[in-house]
Amino acid sequence: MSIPSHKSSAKKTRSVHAPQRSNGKLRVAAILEAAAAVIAEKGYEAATMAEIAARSGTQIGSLYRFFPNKQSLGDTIIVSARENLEVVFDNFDAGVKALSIRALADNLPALLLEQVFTKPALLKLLDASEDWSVKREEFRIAVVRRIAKTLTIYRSNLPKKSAEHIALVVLANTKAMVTHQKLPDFALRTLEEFRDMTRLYLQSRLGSSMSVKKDISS
Amino acid sequence: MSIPSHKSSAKKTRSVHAPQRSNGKLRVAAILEAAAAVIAEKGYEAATMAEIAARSGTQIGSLYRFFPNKQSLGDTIIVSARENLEVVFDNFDAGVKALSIRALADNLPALLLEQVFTKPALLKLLDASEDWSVKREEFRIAVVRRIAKTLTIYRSNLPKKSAEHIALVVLANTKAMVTHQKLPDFALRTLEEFRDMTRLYLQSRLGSSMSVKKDISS
Amino acid sequence: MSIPSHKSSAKKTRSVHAPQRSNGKLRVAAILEAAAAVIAEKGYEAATMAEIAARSGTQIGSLYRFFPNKQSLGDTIIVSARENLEVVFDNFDAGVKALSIRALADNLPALLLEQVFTKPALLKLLDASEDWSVKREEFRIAVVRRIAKTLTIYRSNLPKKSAEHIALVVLANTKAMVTHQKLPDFALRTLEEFRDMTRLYLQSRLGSSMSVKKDISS
Amino acid sequence: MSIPSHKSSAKKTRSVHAPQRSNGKLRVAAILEAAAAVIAEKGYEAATMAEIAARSGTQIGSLYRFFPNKQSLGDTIIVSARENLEVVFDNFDAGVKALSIRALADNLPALLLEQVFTKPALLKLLDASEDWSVKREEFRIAVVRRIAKTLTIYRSNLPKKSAEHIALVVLANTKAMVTHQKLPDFALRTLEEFRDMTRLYLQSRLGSSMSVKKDISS
DNA sequence: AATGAATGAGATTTCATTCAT
DNA sequence: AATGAATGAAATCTCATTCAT
Repeated sequence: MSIPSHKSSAKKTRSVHAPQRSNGKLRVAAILEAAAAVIAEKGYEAATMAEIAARSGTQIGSLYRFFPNKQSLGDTIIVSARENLEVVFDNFDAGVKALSIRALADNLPALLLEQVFTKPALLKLLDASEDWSVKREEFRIAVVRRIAKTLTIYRSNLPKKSAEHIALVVLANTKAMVTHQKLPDFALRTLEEFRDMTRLYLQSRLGSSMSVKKDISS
Repeated sequence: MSIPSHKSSAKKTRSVHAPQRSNGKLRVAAILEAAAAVIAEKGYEAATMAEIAARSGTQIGSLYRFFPNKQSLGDTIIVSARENLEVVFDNFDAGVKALSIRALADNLPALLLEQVFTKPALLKLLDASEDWSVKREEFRIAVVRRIAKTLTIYRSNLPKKSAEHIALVVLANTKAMVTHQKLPDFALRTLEEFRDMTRLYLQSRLGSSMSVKKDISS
Repeated sequence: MSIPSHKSSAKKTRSVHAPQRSNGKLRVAAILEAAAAVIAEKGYEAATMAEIAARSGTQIGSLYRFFPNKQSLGDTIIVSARENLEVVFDNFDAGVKALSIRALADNLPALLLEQVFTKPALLKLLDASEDWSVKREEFRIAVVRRIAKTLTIYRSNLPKKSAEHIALVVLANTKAMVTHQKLPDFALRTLEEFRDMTRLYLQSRLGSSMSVKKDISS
Repeated sequence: MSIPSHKSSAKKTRSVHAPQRSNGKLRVAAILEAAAAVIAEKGYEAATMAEIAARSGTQIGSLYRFFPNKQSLGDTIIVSARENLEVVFDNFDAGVKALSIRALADNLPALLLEQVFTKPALLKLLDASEDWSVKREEFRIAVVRRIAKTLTIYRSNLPKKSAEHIALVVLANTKAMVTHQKLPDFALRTLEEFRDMTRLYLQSRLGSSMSVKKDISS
């Protein structure tokens, strides 16, 4: 019959479930993971709080204790990606000076691809509706600034504005890679094209005329 | 009960509206314009049929006469962009052989930017969730193929696969330009960076070693 | 595309259509036929005025000239069935006295089946929602009275009340036949069962004990 | 826009309602009762979810918690009638062999009338349009089979096909009784007529020539 | 008189959020 | 604190009916 029978005997069956950890950290993590999964699948608007609660094994009421509304879930996903960004780049900066331009061109997108844009939900969120423009912008600016900072470490004489423009382009190329990676007819060569283009671009922007030639011919 | 009694207030509210455009074409155009605007602002999911109707000065019932459901609005925007694509490119192809690589690199994105990705709604739609994957993919493939065709006209010995990969990259660069053009802190130099990168890329892909040097130094 | 193109050039294309007979009789007949068809298919509530108009080759505006609202269509179908009823039974009455009870039991339902409950729409209407109770009742009473009248002609000493009760039963049996005739697993034997039952019943109600035996043993 | 602001008036309206029946069973029962009432009054199509909700003292959202769509309400009414059918007939079968044909003819319709076709809504549903044909057919077949089973218990040598045909007729007679019971000018004699007809019919189908005579003359 | 585009009330259904228990 | 049933605003879509042309 179409009447779910999970109502009358709710209290009895509750104890069957996994004991609810009241450990906030774990619970929040589980919720965020579920939210990311659902948003990745259906997009932010179509993701429902009920499904996120269910997938994370949380009751809807508890979900709202940790996240006062739907928007805050999205916010948190974006913010935590931003925090992660700092850690990841700080680490990368340590060895960046030793890299050839070519290696930089290869490793910078790889870093973003593998350590920052891990969750497809992040991209969905960043392309979501207008209400998000603020958070989205903040995130975009943060990423651009952080890439720019790394570039300035790499070339200490690089003007700040230039660094940011270059960073913007690197970010765009990385996003293109992420997007195409998920497409049905995705071919490895697609990634290579973007990688090569990034090499060419960074060599023209960061290289002396000599180093450019060397790098290309190698 | 089956005979609605909404006659009494009909006369009053009717006359409030602007004089009816009896021409269906105009009406459809107004609706599409409003739809594009609302979708651009809020995204496809958050755009409501009621608001689209209101903004186009159309009653909700009339809106549904022209577009039987919400999807059909999005479809029409995408399809008409695709139809436009063919016209615009056929025109472009006529003079393409005479262009330098550099000019090609400049004009191809400019063409897409100014004649195909006119409506921001189009981008929103192409990034929309789930159910749109089919229409979105169709459109993406159509654009890639069309660019590839032009590239093949430009370089008749270019392998089909290569043409498509290059087209993909050109499309990605153009999208990046479109996106950044709408950002609040947009600077012209952003466009220039992408344009330059596209030049470098196309020269490396389409140019002989000699022509590359000439083009760059010019 | 999803935009019907029958708007701008409406006037030109109009003349292509069959010349609109302004002959009221024919037009009304066409409308009623279409209405009966649509109602039979989808039921009264689900039948739309637009479809009835389309199927009868009438414009919706003209439809409303002849029938001021949806209900009036249903009314007319019922009323015309009632008018037809009189004609058909007057005819039948002429020869009814000559019939054996058995023949009467066979012919009375047959008459209703073949000449009155011709249109499935009539049954749909008679079972439709509460608002119809008045018209439905009127029709039911009219049929019962008319059958009763015939029975009184057949047996002039039959009390009026008895005649009506018998008529009611005959009508019910006929309805059962009509209903089962349309069922997917319909078998001829189903009709025979109801026919036999009607014979038994009428013999018990109209026959002397002698005639009953004769009829049964024959 | 995605955060509805319907909080302000919530408190006021909530307290108007009767104390919440926390027991789901009661709530579902109330809904089904209201649904049956509304459907009985207006028919399935014309019954609105809003009215069913209002009459059962349920909010529209809660109604949809229990019944995910309108059809499921109708389904449940039909299915529960079918479940009830089995119980009622199993009980009846226990003593059926001891009955005279006459008693069987009286008790079988009475059983259906009093224990199965309790809700007028059931009949409305069974006469509803189109999409219901499946559920309706399932129910009709279930009832016919169940009556046939009882008849086979009563007369073990009765061929299966015959049992089903007889069952069909008994069902039709019962339906006629149910229908007429609700009519404004209903008279007890109407029921008697159908009961007598059913007696005659069953005697002719189940009785040996001897037993028939005995039963009739008694 | 005829046309058919326009109207808009109202139906079904969803889901973020609240709050009694 | 935790639970999850309850809430009701709001979205999509339909269709009987009207009325300008």
